[in-house]
Amino acid sequence: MESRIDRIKKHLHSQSYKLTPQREATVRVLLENEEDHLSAEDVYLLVKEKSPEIGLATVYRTLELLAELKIVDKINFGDGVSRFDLRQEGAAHFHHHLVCIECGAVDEIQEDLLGDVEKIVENDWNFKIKDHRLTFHGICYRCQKQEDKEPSEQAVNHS
Amino acid sequence: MESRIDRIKKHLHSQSYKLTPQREATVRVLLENEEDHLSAEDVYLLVKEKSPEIGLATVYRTLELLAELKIVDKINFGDGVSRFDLRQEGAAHFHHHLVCIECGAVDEIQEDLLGDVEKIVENDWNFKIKDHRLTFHGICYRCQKQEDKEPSEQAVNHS
DNA sequence: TGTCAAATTAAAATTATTATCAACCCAAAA
DNA sequence: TTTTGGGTTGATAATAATTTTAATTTGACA
Repeated sequence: MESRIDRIKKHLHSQSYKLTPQREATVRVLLENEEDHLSAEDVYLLVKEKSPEIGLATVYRTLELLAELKIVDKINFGDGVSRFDLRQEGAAHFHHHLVCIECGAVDEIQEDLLGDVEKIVENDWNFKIKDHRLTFHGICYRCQKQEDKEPSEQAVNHS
Repeated sequence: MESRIDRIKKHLHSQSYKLTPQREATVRVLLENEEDHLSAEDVYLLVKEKSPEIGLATVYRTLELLAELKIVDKINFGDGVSRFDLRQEGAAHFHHHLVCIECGAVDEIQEDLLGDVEKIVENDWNFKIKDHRLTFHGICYRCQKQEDKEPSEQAVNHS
């Protein structure tokens, strides 16, 4: 954990940015919530618990900076807010997402499923791929389980 | 062309919505610009040319309605505006996009490249896929051609 | 023709994000 | 030590996209 902070610190220094207390607090929140896909607002509220004097603008600036340095990924699921993910260290590729249209949960897929697809695109469309975003919208395993229990609202009402 | 409008009209009626003149004008703009990925603002300006009395809010509402009925797709490339695409009729799946990071152009891929990937996701993650979004970010063939011409800013200066 | 729900408009409100700017911190120079 | 200057910060204003509101209009049908 500390070592990751250290590496991020070096990464910042290499571009002559500093790891200020505010930036460190922000990074720590991201580290502690690596599973989630936090919005800027979410991050702000969590940082505020530890460092109540921090400003919203600073969180936005920090997230923007971290995204520029490729320390975090800025993602958009079309729900009106940008979300931020710590990059897996050494991950060459963006991970994929499963967005549940029932409950809104967002799960991640780390595997790179697009190797073959990318080859096709680069060859057939003559497009030099730098990054990709793949998101599936559907029903997650949790909601599917629930649907088994209560097959439909109408059927519940049996005496 | 007219037949597509007719089918959309029926589609609306089937959900007891009407194809009002404003809605029709909006759909026509989308039909006439099927290649592009227009933002709500773009659509508004184009509709206004033909029907100057239309309101921006109406265009938003119409696009929202069309998206709900799956007549158009609402996409977000992370540039701060939602974009709207007529659905290819009968297309089971959302098409894919190539976003050029040099010039910003957005090209489409109609082929469904994800058949195999979807099978893997449905089986391994137990996720019932309803839709998907796949976007590649990279350099389009046009910008690659240009890079050949001027290989780099430094190398130009040979005497 | 009169009625009533649906649809429309302009304006106001909301939401997420960015810009502005004075104050601050800290290290290097004088 | 004092000064200087660049980067950073926090409060707040500004902006941009979108949504909601409230009043008005439209149009299908009794």
